[in-house]
Amino acid sequence: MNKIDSCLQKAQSECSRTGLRLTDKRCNVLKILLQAAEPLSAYDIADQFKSVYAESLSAMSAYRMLDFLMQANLVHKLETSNQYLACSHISCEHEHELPQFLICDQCHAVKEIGLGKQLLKELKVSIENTGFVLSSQQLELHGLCELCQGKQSG
Amino acid sequence: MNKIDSCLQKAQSECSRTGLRLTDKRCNVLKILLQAAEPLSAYDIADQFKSVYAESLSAMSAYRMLDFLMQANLVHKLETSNQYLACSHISCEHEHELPQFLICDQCHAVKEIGLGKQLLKELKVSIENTGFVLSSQQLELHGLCELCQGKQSG
DNA sequence: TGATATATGTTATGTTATAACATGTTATAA
DNA sequence: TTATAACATGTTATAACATAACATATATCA
Repeated sequence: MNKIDSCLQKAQSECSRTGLRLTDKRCNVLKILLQAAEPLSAYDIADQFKSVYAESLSAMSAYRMLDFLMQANLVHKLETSNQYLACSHISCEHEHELPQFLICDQCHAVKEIGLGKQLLKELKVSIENTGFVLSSQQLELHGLCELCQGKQSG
Repeated sequence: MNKIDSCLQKAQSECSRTGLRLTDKRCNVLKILLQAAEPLSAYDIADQFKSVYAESLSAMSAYRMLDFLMQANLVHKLETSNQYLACSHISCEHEHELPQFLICDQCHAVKEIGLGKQLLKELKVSIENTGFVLSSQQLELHGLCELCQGKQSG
């Protein structure tokens, strides 16, 4: 089974387990994100949905489906670019940690990474020393990916 | 001299030194941000400008002035909330480092902090090990400030 | 089956941001 | 001094992102 199908299957079983309804439309939205090379906006998703499935989907509905998929931890939103992408750890067995993203400002590729636990812990401690309590430590870091660095210097 | 005036003076002198034109309108936009308790959207700024200075300012102009102020390192944009705030280190003498923000999701207060150099260095190294080069490490971290934690538990 | 909850459709509108072109202002140098 | 170039601001339109409110359809379960 390919990667996308195994993600969809895992998503389906996780949703069943937790009592969430991964309907056909929601599943197709997830599929679009799994197949996408780049993060997509809600309007992009609605457009792709229409062309791929020959079925209408309003942007309003796309937002609702994205909300659902985010609640189910299947999709993340990039707050710095107002775009959405499938979690890259859907088919992993391990517990999901808080996500960190490296976003290439040239080719718009996004890499979901896992910083070391030690580093995240230090970060958290350092912040909590100021009296602040983090609700999320999703980090979005912008720069250039390896490929685009090569292109620039070339 | 109060804090705001000293910031404005410093801003003016820095701009002169670097050949940037801090016009009256730009300066008044900065003043609005310095006086604001919270970060403001571009449209908020245009509205406040009109009511405070009894002079029109279109949102378009507000965006342009914000762009200028950001280039001059006087203002930061919070990408996670599409809002703008004055740099809290305008009147400092030391070199400005890349900013990190703690954003309270309840009262919307924002604290511009400086994480330890060591920690930032580790973060940078950790990221560069993946082949990625950071263009900015402005961090925006959401959670609850000390005050709002108290309110919630109370 | 009927009641309820959930999901989706639909329309309208609010919010954030940029494009394109006109006009005003400042700096420079012929 | 005035032509001109560069920069700043005004103005209108429109694009892009997001939510409100209410209607209809579908699923779940007593």
